Amino acid sequence: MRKKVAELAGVSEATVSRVLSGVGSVKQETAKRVLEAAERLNYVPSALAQRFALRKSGNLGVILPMLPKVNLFSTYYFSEVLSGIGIAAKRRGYDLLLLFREPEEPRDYANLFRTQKIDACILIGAQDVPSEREALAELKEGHHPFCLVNQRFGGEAYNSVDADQGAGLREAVRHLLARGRRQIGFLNGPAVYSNSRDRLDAYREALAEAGAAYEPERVLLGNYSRKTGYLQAKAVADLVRAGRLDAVIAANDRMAIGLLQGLKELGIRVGDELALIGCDDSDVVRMTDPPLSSIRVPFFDIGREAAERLLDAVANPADAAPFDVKLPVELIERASSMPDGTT
Amino acid sequence: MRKKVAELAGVSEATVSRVLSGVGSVKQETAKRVLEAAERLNYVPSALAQRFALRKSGNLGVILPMLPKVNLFSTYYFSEVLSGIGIAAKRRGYDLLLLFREPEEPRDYANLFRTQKIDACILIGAQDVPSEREALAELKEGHHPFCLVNQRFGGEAYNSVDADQGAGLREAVRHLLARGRRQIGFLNGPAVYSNSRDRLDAYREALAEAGAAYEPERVLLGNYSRKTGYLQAKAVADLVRAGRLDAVIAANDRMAIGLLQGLKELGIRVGDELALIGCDDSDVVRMTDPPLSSIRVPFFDIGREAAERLLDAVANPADAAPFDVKLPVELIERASSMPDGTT
DNA sequence: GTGAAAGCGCTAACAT
DNA sequence: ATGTTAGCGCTTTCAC
Repeated sequence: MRKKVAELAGVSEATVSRVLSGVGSVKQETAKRVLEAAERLNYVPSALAQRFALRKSGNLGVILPMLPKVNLFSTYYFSEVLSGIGIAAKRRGYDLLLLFREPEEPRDYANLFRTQKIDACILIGAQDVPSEREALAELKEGHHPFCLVNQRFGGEAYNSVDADQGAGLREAVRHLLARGRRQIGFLNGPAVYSNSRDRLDAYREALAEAGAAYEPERVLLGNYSRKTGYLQAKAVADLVRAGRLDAVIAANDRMAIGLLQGLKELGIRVGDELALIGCDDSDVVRMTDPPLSSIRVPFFDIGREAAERLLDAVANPADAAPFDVKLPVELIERASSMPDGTT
Repeated sequence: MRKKVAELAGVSEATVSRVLSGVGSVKQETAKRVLEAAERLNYVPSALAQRFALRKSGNLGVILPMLPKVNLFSTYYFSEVLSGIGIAAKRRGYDLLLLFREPEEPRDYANLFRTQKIDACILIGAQDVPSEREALAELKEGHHPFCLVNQRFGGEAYNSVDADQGAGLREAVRHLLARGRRQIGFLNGPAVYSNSRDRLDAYREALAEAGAAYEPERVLLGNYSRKTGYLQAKAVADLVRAGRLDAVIAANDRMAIGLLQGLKELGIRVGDELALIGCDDSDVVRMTDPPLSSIRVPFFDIGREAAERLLDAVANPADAAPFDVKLPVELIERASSMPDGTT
């Protein structure tokens, strides 16, 4: 095929290669002939062969847990991050290889590099557990470029792009205080996610800063699912009725919505008796009643930033310093946290 | 690397290859030595080189429109279908190559095969427009295996996996009639999606079958976005107040939710004055007030089925008959369509 | 059952 | 500026 193009254009195969890959110098006129010949024979070079010859897969891997039953992600989170990564990868000529990891599957990330399936990878939904730490350490040791999204590992300087969850939580607390709330609770997620820990720390700091009381009983625990939010409604309602709680910040929107539904059934008026704020500002918060205040996280940008930085590092390993980006978040105020909050 | 494994095992490179790829016959004992050697040297074959030699990319392409601003998909739809495809591909040893198509980008699907980036592909969100038809015709002509998801093209026997939207709509109409509703409207999406046309046909059939009146003014049009549902609230409210409408079926949940919000603002009590049913049964329908009745579509299964059938066809081109699968849907009844519907 | 060698379709020196 | 040639790391005949 390529040979026929070369013949038709009256040049060698090497020249065909040069023209089509834009590497090396060729006379304008020769290039034109080659292009025409390729056009006529409907020829395009095999990316597979190119990549093999170059010893680069041309793929950016995205590793993420199999979705069914994974509560950490709203589908919103997932779609946004992935789109951001997709855009950035595309602009840089990389293809996106999607790698689902099933729950019991070993985290053999380094193998993806050894088999040359990917040139770099982004990890979504990594957890701070020993097997994950080992897998990441192996990547690091093998000098395989990777980047974490929305997760970091204490003590390890891994590339990561995250939202500034702490700042968001502090802002939420300040907002509630400004609105006259004094007894602010926090519904958090599991500590295997660094976000959970960051938010808890910020929650305590913000309370301390304002001279407000920190009370352990006001910190509730869920697993980021709607259901666990729903299940905490009873405890929250009791505290509210006892006059010991007038606001709750939930660590994600799903739990906030579950809590909202549970409270509604228990007759607690959210937005009035109790102010409620979620995190993520996913697409569902506009659909609840009352609309849910939430901390907007730029998921699309997080994905884009992670891919851009990572691929830049791959393109230019020389001046590739490790990065640890925190993108700003923004509190979006809606009726669920306003004193005049109504339907 | 491979050479060192061969040396260590005391065999030729060809034998190493045979052992690791499981092709050809090797003595048990030899195989064991090779495996140990590979293990010791931490060697795994390059998938890139293998695929190059085999002239197969090992990738299943998934083509989908860039998400931002695409209303057709809820993120729910997207995540579910993709997960289903991912599971099936993985089981068959294929990797998933995600290919975002930007709005103005030419639909040059065939090139993905020519460049050997993919061995087969699944198209999500295809539209019935000329450029799409051309691109698909080119795939067909080149004998490139592909499968459509949730879309079909009249007159073309392309592989496709879809939900039985017509059956779902008929069931919804019957449900409403059984609940005493007599004046049923339909909020549809654009006709470039075959689903829209299928549903409209089924809507008319079901009405005719029941001897109920079909009135054009009761068919409203949106673009599958929440916003267009919201914008139709005024027209719907007017019809309801005029006693000319007591139920609406929306072609997806997003529009249903927009409509629900709009109606609420206009003081129409959904579930009572007006019964409302959406389509997709996405994760948000449990979060609205009242909860939204919806037609459940097995998106995960659709993705899985598409990938399985397609990859089976690739594995066995001999007996690969074109397929056109319709998966059953199920009406999930909630308060928005029940006579006693309340919060 | 195993080894030797050709070839997959490119890229990249090196030579001219 | 262009042609020649040697790989890239596998698979796969074809001998033995």
